[in-house]
Amino acid sequence: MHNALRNYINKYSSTTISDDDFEQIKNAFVLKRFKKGQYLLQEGDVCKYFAFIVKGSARQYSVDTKGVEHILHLGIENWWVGDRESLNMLTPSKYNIDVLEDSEILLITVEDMQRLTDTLPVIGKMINTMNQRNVIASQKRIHDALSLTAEERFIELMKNQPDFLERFPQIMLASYLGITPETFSRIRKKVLK
Amino acid sequence: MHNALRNYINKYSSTTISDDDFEQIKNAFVLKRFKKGQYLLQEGDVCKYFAFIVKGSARQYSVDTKGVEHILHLGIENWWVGDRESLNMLTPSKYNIDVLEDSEILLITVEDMQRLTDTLPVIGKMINTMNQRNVIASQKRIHDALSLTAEERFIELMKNQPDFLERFPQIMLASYLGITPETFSRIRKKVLK
DNA sequence: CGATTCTTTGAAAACAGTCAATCTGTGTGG
DNA sequence: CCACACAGATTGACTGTTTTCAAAGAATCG
Repeated sequence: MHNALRNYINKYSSTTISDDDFEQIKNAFVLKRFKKGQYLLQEGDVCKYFAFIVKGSARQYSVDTKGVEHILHLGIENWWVGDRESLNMLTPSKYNIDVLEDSEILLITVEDMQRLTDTLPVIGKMINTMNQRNVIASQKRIHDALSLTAEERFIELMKNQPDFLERFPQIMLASYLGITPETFSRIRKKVLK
Repeated sequence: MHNALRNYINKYSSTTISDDDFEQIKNAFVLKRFKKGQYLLQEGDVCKYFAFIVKGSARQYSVDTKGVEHILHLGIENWWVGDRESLNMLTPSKYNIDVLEDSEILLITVEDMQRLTDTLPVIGKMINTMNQRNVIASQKRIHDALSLTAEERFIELMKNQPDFLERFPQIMLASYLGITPETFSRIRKKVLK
């Protein structure tokens, strides 16, 4: 059950962790089961945990003054969730994180994560790789959000995350693309001829 | 002249570099003067240098199929520029980088940067801090691009980068916000009452 | 089932883009 | 030093895209 995490660390640190090291890592995490709709983080709270999704999915979103939700991030198996700003700055979060399906999630506190990073080079390496990839992915997401039309963004989503289209309701995908569910429905109809 | 870089490293690594270490760092960089409009990177090329702006400013932008430019990134003194995707993956870049004013820029190759990162812990620390901050800033930029109207994005720009408004032509700022120069002009007029 | 959430569709309105014309300031070459 | 070219800014009229509001149908879940 912690195996997914072990594989992830090996992959992103380009190393093979020893059993001893992994034992240490494993002990820093707590597995928690979440029911669909349950919150990992609520707006105004400081994000306490960095979370690794073993099974299920989650979203990070804000709610604007009109009550409309804006999804910043959709995460599935082997993805991390957590408000990076709140985690690092220890400031109250502007976001909510909740679970879209019944999920199994490994939680680690910021302090334990820091401790692991300081004692185990593999963890530092993993974090750096993750950040690197995150920077690159963000660059593309910013570019697409600012330069592409709603239809073009939908097509990019089909190309880059076809799994999302089957897994998440359109209302979530629309929010993730920054459009309304109605526009999403119309564009979908048009693009699928 | 390399002083800005030294201060930057001290700040972002939360350390004070020794003269010896800095000598090593300094030697890895080359100072180059760029005339307004000169390119650091052209679409299709692999980005060879990570660049620290000592004086002046630069933009990273793509050109779409209709020939319209989309500015992803505006950099001024004490900012780094370079296509992170191309730099790390060694793939041809989808972006151009050019200089908006006569500029003085310190260039370092990816290989030299890697070498410094491996030999000097301060550089590793600096890179990690930069990536961390980049991830947080990107999170906000993505959120704003997807959730805010053109007018709201303009107001955010006024709040967060008032210096940009004085320094860059509106045509650049419009592109940076993902709107046309005409819309920028109208919004500006409206917001400034 | 019955209730809720999600999806689709239509019509009108708001928003931003396009095209075109004019105006401004800047800088360069003659 | 002037004249002209050029890049940028503004404005108007129009077009097109996306949102909003409303209603109804489909799917899902307890």
